[in-house]
Amino acid sequence: MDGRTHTRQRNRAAIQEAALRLFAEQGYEATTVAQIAREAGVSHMTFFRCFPTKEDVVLDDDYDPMLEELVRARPAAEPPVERVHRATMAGLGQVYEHHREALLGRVGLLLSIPGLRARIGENLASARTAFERGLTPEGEEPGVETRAVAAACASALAEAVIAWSEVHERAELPDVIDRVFHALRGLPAPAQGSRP
Amino acid sequence: MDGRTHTRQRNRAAIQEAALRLFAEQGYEATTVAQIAREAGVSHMTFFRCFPTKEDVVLDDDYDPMLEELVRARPAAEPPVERVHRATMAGLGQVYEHHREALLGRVGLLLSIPGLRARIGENLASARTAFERGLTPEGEEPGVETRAVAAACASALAEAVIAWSEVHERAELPDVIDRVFHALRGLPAPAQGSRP
DNA sequence: ACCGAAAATGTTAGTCACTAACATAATACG
DNA sequence: CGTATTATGTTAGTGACTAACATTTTCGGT
Repeated sequence: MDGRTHTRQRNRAAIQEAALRLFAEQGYEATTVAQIAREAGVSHMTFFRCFPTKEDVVLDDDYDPMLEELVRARPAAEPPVERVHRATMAGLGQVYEHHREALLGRVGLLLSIPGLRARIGENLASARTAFERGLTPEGEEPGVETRAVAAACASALAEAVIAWSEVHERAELPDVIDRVFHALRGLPAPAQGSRP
Repeated sequence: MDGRTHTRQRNRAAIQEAALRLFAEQGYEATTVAQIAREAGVSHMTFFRCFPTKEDVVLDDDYDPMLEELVRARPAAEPPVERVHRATMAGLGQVYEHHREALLGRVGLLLSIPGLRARIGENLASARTAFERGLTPEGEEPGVETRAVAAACASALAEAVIAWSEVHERAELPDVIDRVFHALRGLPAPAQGSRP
């Protein structure tokens, strides 16, 4: 293991931990980068070397690499939105049970900060890219249609997550996502809780 | 006519004109808000009272109010994506001939500025809202499905506009939009130049 | 046409995210 | 163990954006 990148990872983690704690304690706007850096025991320059902007401390996840493969695994004969729909449902089952609370917390923080709320779509740019690559045969460039479908599905997914976070006591995320994709595809809504 | 709001409109226009000219001359980052305000003959405070952020000088259009009505005019029995698709095609025909060059210039500026490129989706938040309202029966609140479809269509539309701006010598925007929406709906691609 | 009220604009001074330049400390590698 | 490399700190700056208050402009009523 490289000692340099190791220390860098430690700094990253320390900064993110301090930042999220301070955001929770006193709010996002009221927390300055300098304060985060001080709490994390680094200078504010190190902060910016780890996170290009203050917002990026929150916008940071990556379940995404998996999505690309799941989309690609669907038969190419399916309509693209259906491929993304089924791939998303499949991938979600694998992580939802274990990460439900963490996901809820992160989304809640995002929604509570106007400046970040606007960037949720951008956050899903990674999902967008995953969909795009999964829909594109290997070795080819994605066409306009593929890019548009990927972007549209990522937006729809983001909307589903937002909606779920607002009603997470009455609905489960997989159900919401299922309903959203059904609507996108012009299909009737599925029965509630009809998933296995 | 109210003289106060009238002057305000004049300021807005003067600021936007000066800003776009300076951006074209010396680039976006190299142009300061103070400079724009000076050129427009106002103080920088007036700038911020007209445009909440520097980016909003560029992110500002408003063909959008029309879209809502066009969507609402489509029969509610149609699948929502189709309603948005046909409404967009109808609305575009009304303005594309006259505003083609202006649109191209604006989009080109957006794409040339990384900070703005990330906010294109957000710019289409206005289109999103228009779609959402048009899809929602009057007096009701939009459901998750409606919000997601509206967001997805706005993203797809943005992607179409971006793609068109990159190949505007070989393709017309209405054709690109048509292809994108066909792909979203899982339909085969329409014939090129098949519109009237 | 004039006057007080209300709203828009200007002035000033400040905060804070973010960057560039250079100094210094930590680490790898011969 | 010494030297090149890389991470980190320090300092000083820019520029977007805001708050508080002074000033001018515009409006409705007389």
